[in-house]
Amino acid sequence: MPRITLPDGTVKEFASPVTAGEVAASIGAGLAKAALGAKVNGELSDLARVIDRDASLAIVTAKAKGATSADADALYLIRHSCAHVMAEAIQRLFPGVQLVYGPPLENNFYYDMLFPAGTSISSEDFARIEAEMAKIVAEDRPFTRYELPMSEGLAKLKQEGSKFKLDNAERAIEAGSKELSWYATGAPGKNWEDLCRGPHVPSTGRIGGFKVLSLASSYWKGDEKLDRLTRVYGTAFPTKAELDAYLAQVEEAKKRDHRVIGKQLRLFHIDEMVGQGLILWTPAGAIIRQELQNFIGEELRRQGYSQVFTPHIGKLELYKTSGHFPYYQESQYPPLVEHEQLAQFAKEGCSCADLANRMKAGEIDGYLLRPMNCPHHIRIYASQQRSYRDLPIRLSEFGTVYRWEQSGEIGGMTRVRGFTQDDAHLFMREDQVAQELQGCLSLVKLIFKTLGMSEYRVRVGLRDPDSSKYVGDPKNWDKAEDACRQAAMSLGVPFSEEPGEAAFYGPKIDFVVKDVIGRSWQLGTVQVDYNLPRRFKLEYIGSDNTAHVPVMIHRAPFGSMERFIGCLIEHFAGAFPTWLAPEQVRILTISEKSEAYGKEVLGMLTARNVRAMIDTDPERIQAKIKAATEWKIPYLLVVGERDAEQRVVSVRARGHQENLGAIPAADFVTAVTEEISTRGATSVLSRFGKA
RNA sequence: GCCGCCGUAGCUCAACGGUAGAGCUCCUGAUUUGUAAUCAGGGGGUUGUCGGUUCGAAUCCGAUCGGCGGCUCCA
Repeated sequence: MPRITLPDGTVKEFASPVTAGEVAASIGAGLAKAALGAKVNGELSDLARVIDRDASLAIVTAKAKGATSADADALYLIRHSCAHVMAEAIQRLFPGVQLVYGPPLENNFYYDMLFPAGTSISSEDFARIEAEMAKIVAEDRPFTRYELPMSEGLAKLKQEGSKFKLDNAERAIEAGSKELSWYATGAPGKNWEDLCRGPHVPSTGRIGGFKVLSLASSYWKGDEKLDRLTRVYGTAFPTKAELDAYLAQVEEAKKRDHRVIGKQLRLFHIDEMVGQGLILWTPAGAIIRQELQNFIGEELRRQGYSQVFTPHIGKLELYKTSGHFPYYQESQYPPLVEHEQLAQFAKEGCSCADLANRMKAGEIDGYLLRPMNCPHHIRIYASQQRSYRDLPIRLSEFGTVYRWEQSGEIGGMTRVRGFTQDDAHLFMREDQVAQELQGCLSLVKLIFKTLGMSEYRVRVGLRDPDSSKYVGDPKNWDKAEDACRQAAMSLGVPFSEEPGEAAFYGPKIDFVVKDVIGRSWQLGTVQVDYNLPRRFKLEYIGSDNTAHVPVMIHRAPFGSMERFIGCLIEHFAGAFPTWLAPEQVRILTISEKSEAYGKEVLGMLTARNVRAMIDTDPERIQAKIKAATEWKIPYLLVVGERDAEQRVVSVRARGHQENLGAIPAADFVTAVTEEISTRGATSVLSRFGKA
């Protein structure tokens, strides 16, 4: 006789097996009505699930008691169910469509399907699909689960002839299932049904708000040699109001997109004529980048780094030694072949195919656009004899690298073909690794803290033992991986270990943030490397007067300036803190009569290196404020005759509807200069009691 | 690289087989103004590019370049 333990600890005893729904009803009619599913012993399941032995049970409702946002389990059930409804609607409208796979995701769901040859779907069909879905929801048909033994189930699928569903079933068998389950939207045999593990909401009517969002393509099992599928995305919520709120939030997020803001604020430009994925830093964006570089540069000097400059290309031989050329050729621009050798090849009657093969095999004398900076820094290390007393040696450079990213992947500033890493390579004794790792992590933490970016996660990239794309001795890999694991743990932030995510020369600690449309981007990275020093035969003379191989750390706390600033634009929605803002202060004159005074104030600001401009257009002050607001300038100083007489400025701070009032011009200059030099630790606003 | 969608003035968009248009920006003039758009006038486009269909193409078709969303990839 099942004893059911509820989340609050109370225990209910039943005389015979009960469904989760019946338990809900025994607690209260309201709960039974609100119930969407259940968690039985922590496992999400249907309300109709029969519980025949002692279990813990939690009823899933749209919103947990006291919660402000929809319950994650409820959203899962609703979206999974809505995927079925959408699939049924599409199959009604497009006969012959085969279903493949339709899972719920964090914010939405999709269904992969195969459209019969000659038919296709476009976003213009969404309204029709939604109308059909609305009918199904209005019918409020129950989701009815039924199960078949394995052999019977497989026979049914074979007879129906869907190789995709058959494959899903076979994978379920591999995963240990003993039976196959279907969910009919209504009565089995009469209504639409789908092979599905479940669980689902009790009936279609429980899907409150839904929308078909977009189309994409995918491949079966992600393999482009297999069937090309159409992926239809949608989303669903317990209520229409929540759906609308979500859609509004998505619209808001789109306005923060760095590609949109980058254009509005003229932060960067990508030019067709220059090339895909090649960023042109326009003056405003260049200021932000330079300020960030200055910021990290100051910290590097404090931490004992030495700055170097190295060229963007190097001999092919260099990259053969490092392993970049053989291991990551696909991601590089092809080598630059020397003039004389090209002429010689031509003389020999070398065909284009021959040339391509020789380039691929590296049988040429030429140069490579560098995919990474480390080989250059390594050669600086190797340029003189090193003593254990010199170590660690920390060589830093804002080094620009070039990678042949696939054309379909390039976009905005976050995925580009040429980018500048805030790179450094640390050469050290093995006993110094842990401490140097800490130093690197503290840099990353400082950056995130200064910029107020708290939403990041840490990923420890380990090697995939089955892959051949790594260089070096497994023992060294073990040591390096352990050092990374220890360092990541000491951060006190949740982190994940991810096999197969290592660089080809060593494991790494990555810092990952999300962009406005929810995509994850790796920013800062710290990588331990026992391999490249061996490949380059690096050494230092130890206290025992014999040669030893140093250990290297590669690290780039921003990752790349391009990607970091792309994410930063979205983080601030273009409203940069004063120290980063391209234009920090704008002076707005009321009329020509206050122009001379305005220019005097401008002089005071520029004398202190504040990036200030003056707007002397013969416009109304309202118009000047409007214009300046659109540029997201931190401070606007309105100066009229009254201000000139009293030598004050009327301050308007970004984000404050009301003007803050007047303060002596000299005081403003002092306050803003301090705000800038402390990178926001102090603020002009405090002068007005607003901070 | 693959699939789908999309390229109209500097920007945001309209026109969807029949003379390319609006707002903002920009330029000129008037206005001298106190906290989110003063008024008037003007300039600006071989509709990404190349080819095709048509009496006629921004509009239909093909190719190409570029953008977007996915897939795959990501040292």
